[in-house]
Amino acid sequence: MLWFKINYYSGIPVYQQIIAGFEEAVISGKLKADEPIPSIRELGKNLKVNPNTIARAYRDLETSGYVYSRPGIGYFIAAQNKQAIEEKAHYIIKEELTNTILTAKKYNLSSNNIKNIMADVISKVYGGE
Amino acid sequence: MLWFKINYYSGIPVYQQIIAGFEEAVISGKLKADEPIPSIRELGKNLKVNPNTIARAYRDLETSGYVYSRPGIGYFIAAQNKQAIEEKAHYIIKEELTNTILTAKKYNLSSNNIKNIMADVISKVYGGE
Amino acid sequence: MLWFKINYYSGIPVYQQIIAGFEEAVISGKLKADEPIPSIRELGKNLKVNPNTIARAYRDLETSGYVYSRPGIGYFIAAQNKQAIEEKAHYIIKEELTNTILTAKKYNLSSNNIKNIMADVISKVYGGE
Amino acid sequence: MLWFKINYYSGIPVYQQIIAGFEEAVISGKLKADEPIPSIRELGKNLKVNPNTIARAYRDLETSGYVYSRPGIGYFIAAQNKQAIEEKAHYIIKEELTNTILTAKKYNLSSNNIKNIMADVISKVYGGE
DNA sequence: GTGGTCTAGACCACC
DNA sequence: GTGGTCTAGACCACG
Repeated sequence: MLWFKINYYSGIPVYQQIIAGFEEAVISGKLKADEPIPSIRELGKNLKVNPNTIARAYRDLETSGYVYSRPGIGYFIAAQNKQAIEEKAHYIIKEELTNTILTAKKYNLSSNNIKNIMADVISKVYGGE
Repeated sequence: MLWFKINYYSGIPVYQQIIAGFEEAVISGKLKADEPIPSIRELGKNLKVNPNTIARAYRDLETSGYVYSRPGIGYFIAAQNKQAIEEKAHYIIKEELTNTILTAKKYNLSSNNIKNIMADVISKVYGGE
Repeated sequence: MLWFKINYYSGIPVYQQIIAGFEEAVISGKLKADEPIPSIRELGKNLKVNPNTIARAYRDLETSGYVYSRPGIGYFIAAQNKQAIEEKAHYIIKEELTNTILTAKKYNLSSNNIKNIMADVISKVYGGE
Repeated sequence: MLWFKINYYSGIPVYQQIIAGFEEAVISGKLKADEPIPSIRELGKNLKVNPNTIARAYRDLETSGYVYSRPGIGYFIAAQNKQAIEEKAHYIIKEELTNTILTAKKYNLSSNNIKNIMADVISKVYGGE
């Protein structure tokens, strides 16, 4: 079934959450090139989301090169340049980290304090690997 | 004068930028307890923003406990519980970091890779301090 | 239809009356979790009140956790923690009663006198239940 | 010194708090007929309140018959009808109690529940008398 | 002067 | 259609 969920309370627009779900699946390799993705109506029913919203997400995913459409058939995962993907992942994470560190600084946390939290988090997430 | 500016093109609502400006000033200690802040009309004129917008920002700051109002007199900085702020900050940062690291893992980034990005970001944000 | 009315001459701000109306409905269980409430424009038309005023009431209800919004869809009743509400109610009432009894004592009312007033009031408010 | 304090955070207008302070003192008998009360300027300095605010409070107290003024000399406590005072105290307490019980009912507290809280509060306030 | 409420009407993003 | 932001301008109570 689906590997992502919609959080209706987060304030993040639904179509963006859908986009993020597919981007992540493509970047992580969970979805491979030319693999079909759910039809607009099917996904809409599944996520309890208006089909218009799914359509918009798919359109955006198409223009950013993550999927392609075969009219009358459906949407499929587009082939990805491996290096480009890695760079993209690197970029996204760096952006998110920068934002977090900026908030931390705003809250007067010392860099050492942050490093400690970071080590803690990494060991939990990557623990025993 | 004012220590923050409004970016009218960032897409971030003006009232939120004002809130962020005061939050930071209170947390970092730039503004001290019981210190008066600019009147609604004055700040509105200063930032070229409608007084209603300033009023909303001040109201929100009041409900989150950063300022208090004395009708007919003005708004003032509320006393802060230092320890509570620190704990809250620690918690928020840990939450955000956890989310980022989880996405990083989904993107197949190694923990060493993340650590390098992190060191890079911290040195940029806290550089030369 | 609506279970509360606005008194435009009471001196109590309209948005607070709206808030009180929904708070009561949520706490008493008249409105259940995830149930939609009237749209801002609709309620505004219904109560002959400016949509901005309704919006403010809904926003306040959101920050205090009684409702949540799904932009583009509408506002919905938020799930409530029953026990937390009960404890909060107990605490609030006890506070208010303590204040009143303290003033009564200042006014040299005897405890028996207060008990009589109390019995009178309760029978009026809870009369026949 | 003064038997009441101004709470600047309560949202209750300062002049009303001053009025309440004097009303209470008169009703409880703390201040006797023809006793002088502080001058406007003196009380203003003492409470760190604008003299205009004190003046307004005194004016209101005068029209409601709690004090009288001797121009050029000052304000004095007016003689009170004992029975009228008792009735007034009774009335005020009944009003406050009614409000509290109404809130309690709004919060779905049973009348027995309220009675228990009440007994608790009374025993604490009037305990051992 | 100050804050607080309310109206009227505009524009935008989202569904 | 929905909510969300913002402006302009009015009126009131408080100090």
